[in-house]
This record gives sequence, structure tokens and C-alpha cells, in this order.
Amino acid sequence: MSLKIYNTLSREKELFTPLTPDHVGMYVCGPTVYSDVHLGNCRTFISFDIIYRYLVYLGYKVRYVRNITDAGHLEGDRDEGDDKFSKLARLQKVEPMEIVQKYTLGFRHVMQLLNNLPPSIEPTATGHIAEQIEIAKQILNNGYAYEVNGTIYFDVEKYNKEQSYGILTNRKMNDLLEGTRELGGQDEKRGRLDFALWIKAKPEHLMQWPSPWGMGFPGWHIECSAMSEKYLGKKFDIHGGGMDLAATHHTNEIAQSQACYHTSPANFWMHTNMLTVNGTRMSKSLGNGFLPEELFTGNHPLLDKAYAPMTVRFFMLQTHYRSTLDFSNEALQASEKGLKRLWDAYEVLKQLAVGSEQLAIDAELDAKVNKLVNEFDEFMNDDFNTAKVLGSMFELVPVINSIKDGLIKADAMSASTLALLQQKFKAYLEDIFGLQNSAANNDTLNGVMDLLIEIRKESKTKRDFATSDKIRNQLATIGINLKDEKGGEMSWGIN
RNA sequence: GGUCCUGUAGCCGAGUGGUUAGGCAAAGCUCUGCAAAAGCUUCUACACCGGUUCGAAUCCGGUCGGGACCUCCA
Repeated sequence: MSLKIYNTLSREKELFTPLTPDHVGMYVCGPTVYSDVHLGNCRTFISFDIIYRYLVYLGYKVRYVRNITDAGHLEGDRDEGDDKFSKLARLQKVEPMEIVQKYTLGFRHVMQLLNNLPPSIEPTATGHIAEQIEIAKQILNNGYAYEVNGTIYFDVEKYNKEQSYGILTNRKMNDLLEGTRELGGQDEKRGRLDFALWIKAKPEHLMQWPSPWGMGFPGWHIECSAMSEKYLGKKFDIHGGGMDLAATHHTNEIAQSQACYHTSPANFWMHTNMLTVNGTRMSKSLGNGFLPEELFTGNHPLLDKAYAPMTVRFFMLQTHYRSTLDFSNEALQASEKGLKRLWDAYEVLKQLAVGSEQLAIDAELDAKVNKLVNEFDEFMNDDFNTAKVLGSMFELVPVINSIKDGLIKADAMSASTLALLQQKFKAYLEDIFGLQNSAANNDTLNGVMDLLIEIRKESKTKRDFATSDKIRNQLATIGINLKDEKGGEMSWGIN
């Protein structure tokens, strides 16, 4: 039982061994809080939430750091001008920190709805200006950066003479140079690939800090180098983020760490794939993204209906994190039904008890259940293959339902097998996959439902089907499903 | 142009050189006052053309299509 993780650096699955036994340090690039997170952003954070939860399940003590970028992220593609926060703040006539506050709270709210656990530390760029200046200073001292007019640039070509700059995405320097478009307004830079560590601020700039090179603000890439080093050390286990960050942001992070500390920051680089809409990436700049709120309310022209946060989470679990996932109403609705089926079986499973005799154990069934259950860990250990785990879980659903309906005797399975099944379903559905029951847990509602069920049972006994159908149909119109179980019992659930 | 990923049944999607992934949809049957749910059964696919192999959707080469990154984006 050993965990294998696909490492972008080596482009293969590698055996995961933490630097410090039993401890894992993981850094994930968080959101830039100048606008609402869209569903594509959420995919990355859900993926890493599940990775985090699984590492904890394996018994590791995990320090999970996910930053909030609240400064230094430039608008456009030149290293001058406003950062995104200052620009928006000026447009809306508010403080940059009001922008930051608004979208940070929004982000956290969405994370909570999707049942993502909070990271161990959620540091902000503005809270680590001093650390970022220190790194820029050190890189300057080490000779891998130069100052022009109060702005500090990283000297990519010089760095590339000693280290391979494009190592993460397997790019050669010459290819990179050819592929880079000629941009205007870059007279200051020596090399086309050079990027800013620190940027000189114009006097009217709203967010600026004193530095040895005058008033300015940090470049985008340096914040992650500063915060990961501060909380996880110069070298840590896992660095993650969306695939779109690999070629630029993460490549520059590696260069910064090498130039500053002479080490690559992370052993494992993990990248989650994109969420697409009609085959094209969901992104802020394309404007084809769904906001989580639009999804949860169904208030969007492309949405047939509203989808619960757990449906969205489950939808994402059904594919591997390194595959693209295409959004569609059909796919979401399939997930909604699939999740319901799985969760209903889980509710049944929780109630199952072994027969006392234990005389009729069906060895074949017992072995099958054991095999399927043991596959959960096996599949997760193979680079977090949640899709395969769900496949095995669904294969167990008919077994669970058949026991409930008496088609399989409860004691056909050994007590230990049933206990294992119950324990693993709970661990996976709740602890690792982070799914929750969407039905309201409300004592008042439960009381009302108990009463309605009682009346319906009575009317059925009296063969007063008009009344019994009325109860069922009326409830259906408000989204509550009544099910007649075998033996006259009734259960209910909220759609 | 460069780097890389990808093309799987109506839809979404796993996947290993030889074994039905799974979900949704559809059809039939059982159960049921009816319905729903549930159970059983059916639908058996891997872009195209070559090659390697006893055997390839899975490996190799080519063709065509889709996408990502190389410029802000998870």
C-alpha cells in the first residue's frame, strides 16, 4: 500500500515519500481575489481538498497552505501599470482592500458550500511584503536579477545558463524565445522572458510599499515563493495548482527558489486539468464561466436548472483530476441522479445489521465485497483515482439494496465484511470525498413527515387511495419524494 | 511555429496488451392498488491507415479532428 503521485516534473507517477516521515507540506496556489471565483477555479480547489483529505486519511500530519493573492497581480501582459486591485479600486472608487475583502469572503463562502476543508494556513500576499522584498534582495545579491528604474527583473537567460528554466513544462530556451511575442513597452527588460520581482509604483498607485528600490509592489510570482518558504521551508513535498499555472507561474517560482535558495521548492508538482464548456476552457478572460451562485440557483441562460453544491462536487469526482472535464446540463443531471442512488444506498447501509446466526455466509459474495472495498485504497493510491473508487462503490450498491429488500440474506456476508463495508463507505463518502446529505436535517420537518406518513399508511390500509395519492403527489410538487418500501414502510427524501 | 494533452457505445466518463469499469438515458421483466424506488436482463464501444505481437482500444509510426500552454487566468 503505497501512494503514487503523478509528478509534472518527471511526467510520470512516482512513489510518494515525504521529506519528513509522517508529515506532508503542501502548497496550492489560491485565488486572485479581484473577482468571483468561477466553477473552473472550484475544480482545482475541490481536487486538492480531496488530496488533502486523503493524505490525512492515510495518517499524515498535513500542513496545507493555500494563499490568497491580494496584491501584485498585473493587469495585462506588461510589467508596468496598475495591479488588478488598484485598477478595480480606482474604477469603483473604493479602497483596494474593500475589493479584496469582498471577494475573499465570497471565495470562502463558496468553498464552504462545496464542503472544502479550510487549509491549515491561508496567507495573503499583502501580509508578506517584507518576505518578498527579502527574496528579491537575495536574488539580486546572487546575481540573477537586475534593477532598472526601481523595478527588479529576474534575468532568465542568465539563470538558464546554469539551470534549465523550462524544466517543468519541458521547454527549451530557444523555443520559448521564439514563441514569445514581441511586446511593446518592454524597453527596460534585458530579455524577453525576464519577469518582474518588484515593480516600481507610480505616485498615484493605490497599493505600494517602501523597498530598497523605492516605493513599489511585488510581482505576482514572488508571493508564492515567499509564503511557501515561510510556512513550509525551502523545500517541501507537494506544490499544486491548475495546469494553466505550470508554464509561467510555477516555472518562475522554481527559478526564484533556485536563484535564491539554490533548491527547487517542491518534490512533487501536481497540476489539475481544466474545466471546459463546449470543449473550451472556462476562464475569466473568455467570460464563459459559471459562478457557483448561478449554478446553485440555476440562474444562468445556459443552465436548465439549479444544481446542488454536492452534485457539482460529485460531478467532479467522477473524472480524474488530470483529465479535462466538460460541463453540460446532461452530465450534471446524470451526476445528480447517480449521487442520489449512491447516497440512498449509503443511508441503507448504515442501518444494516448482521443476522445473529451467521450460518449462511455466501463465500463468493463475501469475497466479492471484500475485493471491491479493498480496491478503494488501491485506486486512490494510484494517483487519486476517484473515478475508479466510485465505480467500485456503485458495484456495491446492488448488494446493499438487495440485502435491504431481502433478496440477499443479511447474514450472507460475515460480520467483519459488513463492518468493513460500512466503515469504508463512511470514510470515503464523508471523510475523503467530503460529500454531505443535502436533505434538510430539521426536527420540525421530520415531525411533519412522520405525521404525513402515518396518515398515508392509514389511508392505504383503508384502501383510500385518493388520500394516499394526494399526500404523495402534493409532496412531490414541493420536491419531497415518498417511497413505499417493501413491507409497508415508507421513506422520504428531498430532491 | 514550439511544448504537451486528447479522440472510448445516445450522453458523461475510467481503463489495463488477452478479463462486462461505472454513472445517466433507453428497452424488457419482477415487485406494486397505481407510481416511484429497488432487483434482474438487454444495449459490448474504443477517430482513420499501417506496423510490432499468438493477441492491441491499450505499444510504435503516419493521417485527420479537438484542446491546453507559450500573454492575465485554477
